Amino acid sequence: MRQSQLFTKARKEAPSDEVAKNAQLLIRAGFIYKEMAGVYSFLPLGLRVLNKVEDIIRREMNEAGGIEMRTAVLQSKDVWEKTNRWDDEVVDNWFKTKLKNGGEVGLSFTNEEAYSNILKQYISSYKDLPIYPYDFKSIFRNESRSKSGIMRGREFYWKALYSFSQDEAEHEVFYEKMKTAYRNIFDAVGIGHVTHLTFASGGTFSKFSHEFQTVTDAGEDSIYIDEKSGIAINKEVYNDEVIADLGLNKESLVEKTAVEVGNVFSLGTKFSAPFDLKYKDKNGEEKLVVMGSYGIGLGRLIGTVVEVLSDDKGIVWPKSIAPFAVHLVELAGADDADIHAEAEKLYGELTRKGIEVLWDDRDLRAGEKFAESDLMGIPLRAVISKKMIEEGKVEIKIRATGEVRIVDRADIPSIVDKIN
RNA sequence: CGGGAUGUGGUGUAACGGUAACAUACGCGAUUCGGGUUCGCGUGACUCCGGGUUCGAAUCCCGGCAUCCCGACCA
Repeated sequence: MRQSQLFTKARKEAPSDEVAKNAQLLIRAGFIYKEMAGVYSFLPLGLRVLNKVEDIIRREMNEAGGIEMRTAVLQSKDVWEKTNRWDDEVVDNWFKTKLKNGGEVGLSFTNEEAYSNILKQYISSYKDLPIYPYDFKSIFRNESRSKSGIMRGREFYWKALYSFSQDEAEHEVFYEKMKTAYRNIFDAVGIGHVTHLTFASGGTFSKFSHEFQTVTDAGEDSIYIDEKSGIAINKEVYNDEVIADLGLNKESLVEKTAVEVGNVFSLGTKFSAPFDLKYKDKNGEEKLVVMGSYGIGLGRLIGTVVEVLSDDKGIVWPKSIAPFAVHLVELAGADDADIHAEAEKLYGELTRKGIEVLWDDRDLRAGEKFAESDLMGIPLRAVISKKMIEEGKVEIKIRATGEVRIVDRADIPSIVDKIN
């Protein structure tokens, strides 16, 4: 894409109402736009990142047996009354509104009810199980206080998968599979090294749930990390008994601030019971379906990547979720037609090889272009200038390391391949 | 939901109760051209909204709204 067509522009200064680093950088670089507290629109650059994160998650969900669908945002009152979660006394973060005919609807703040209600129509036999439907969806929560930029919003986009299994044993197998899938996802988006499998409170049906907690000051949770194994315990369940249970040593646990980027949760029959979600087993006996839930907030995940990987010059994207792989910067004045032509040629070559290139074809000074490029965080910068044309070379710079090299243009694709 | 702070051009800031200023961005011209050049000219703000005090309010008072921070809450 030509940068001259991109309507967003980098800003030197962040809006005064943003304190969180993730929001400051993402707004300055033109990835997101703040609509109101806790609500952000995704601009062209931001959407490209969001789509890539979505693709990574989708790949892992499908690999684990997930099947994608999409539940409705508008939810009717009766469905939620079955689990007693319609009443504002019980759930206070609903966004609710009325239909013309007077009926009440709510904007979904989670998906357990929707899935249980739908699946009741389709599950009747043990032969129908297990199934693992999931969706990507905008979720609405009327938080009394949103904070930390895009880390905790009132409207956010998430992936939620629900597992429907015959029994605990079958559930366990998938639960473990999801942990692996989550591990893969966080590795893929570049925060695996600071993301810890964390034991957290499990609710009614299991002793623990598992969270994936990424260490960053921008987080709101406290966790105790066992540095040897990388396993952590959420402060909410941290006590001597739990430590012993998990075979950990109190002395080797370190307290850190972290953000929950994903969780896996055993629900047991908490939702299948109120919906009477049952199946007939081989003996013709009716049994309640055993459920689990598995969520990842994509905006929070992106914000976390920014918090963890950015430096004093701006964002540093891992290639897997960068809006573009290459930032092609031409240093040409208005009358340097040859430089522009040379850049266009390289743009074509790379694009034809399937490499995503943002081509800065604007007539600006070098310093400004470089500063904006650093701020945007595209993994590889390639510079075409008079000097480079004379040498028949291209200068490249790796955003993450700052490494600069002069290379042959033909070498660029293989260099792009090797970047993380 | 409790507590605190703050609302001024698109953005970031200034202005004792007395003509709303500067930077940046934007437009035009010149200059410059590998790390946010330099200079000139210009456009752009009923100072969040509504009341009040005052000869006079961006400034003081009251109410509302919004934003941020701390706490509570957080399938």
